[in-house]
Amino acid sequence: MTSKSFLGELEQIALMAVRRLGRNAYGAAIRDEIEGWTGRSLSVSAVYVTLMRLEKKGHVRSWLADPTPVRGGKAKRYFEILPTGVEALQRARATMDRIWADLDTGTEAEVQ
Amino acid sequence: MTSKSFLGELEQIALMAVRRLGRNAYGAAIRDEIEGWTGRSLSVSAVYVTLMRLEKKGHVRSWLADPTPVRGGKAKRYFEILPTGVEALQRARATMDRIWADLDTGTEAEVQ
DNA sequence: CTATAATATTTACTTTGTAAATTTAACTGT
DNA sequence: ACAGTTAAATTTACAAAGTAAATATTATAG
Repeated sequence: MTSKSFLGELEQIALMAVRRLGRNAYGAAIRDEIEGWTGRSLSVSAVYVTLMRLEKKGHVRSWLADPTPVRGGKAKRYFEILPTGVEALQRARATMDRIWADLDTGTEAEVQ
Repeated sequence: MTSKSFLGELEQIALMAVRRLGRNAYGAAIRDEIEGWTGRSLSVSAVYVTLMRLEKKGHVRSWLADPTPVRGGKAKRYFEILPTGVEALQRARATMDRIWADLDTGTEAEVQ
């Protein structure tokens, strides 16, 4: 599609994790959140690439914080979901809800 | 991936359409169902490729019916969702429901 | 029998998902 | 002080999923 407004699966879940984590949304935390939610194991880089792509599309923004004085205290990159991202998420949810509602009424074969 | 049990987005929706359409699930009908549900326009071939891949994974089966005596009455290929497909669908739904429920309780920032 | 319709199928390409390898910046222990 | 260890980001390369265009097949309609 020339201009797609739908989210991929990981895109959607990553967006949800960023939203859920609020001011604590950085790579490893996001990864852990997703693993906890879905049971699927995931590398941090997968999260990164996904989020960077989402940033290009305007669904999130990110910034580099200062290095922290703890072991391995490299600067963390934090992510924040933007209004467009929230909307995309809500659209996806609404669509799925509608479909499931439709499905719950039974198959067409049963209906006719 | 070595062994993925998650469904892509279109895979999921196509599976739902097959289920919804019951004994009437063939290419064009599935495409129309998806377009109606999501508002996204889609070529039939996209549906096909997706469903064929799903068939390889054991989520659906398909068969070619007899040609019908109507204009353009080429043999239709019908699809049917298999138990594995139903399960995958239910897993996907359950996961999303859990995540949404979690999100609805507020962000971590708000919580703490 | 040529045009038109409805469908399936193949092919090729784009976007999304994913891990492995690499780099950076701090602490810890000696 | 400096070698090792830890936590993180970033790059790179490739696999899987999404998608349309082109092609083929089978039938009716003029």
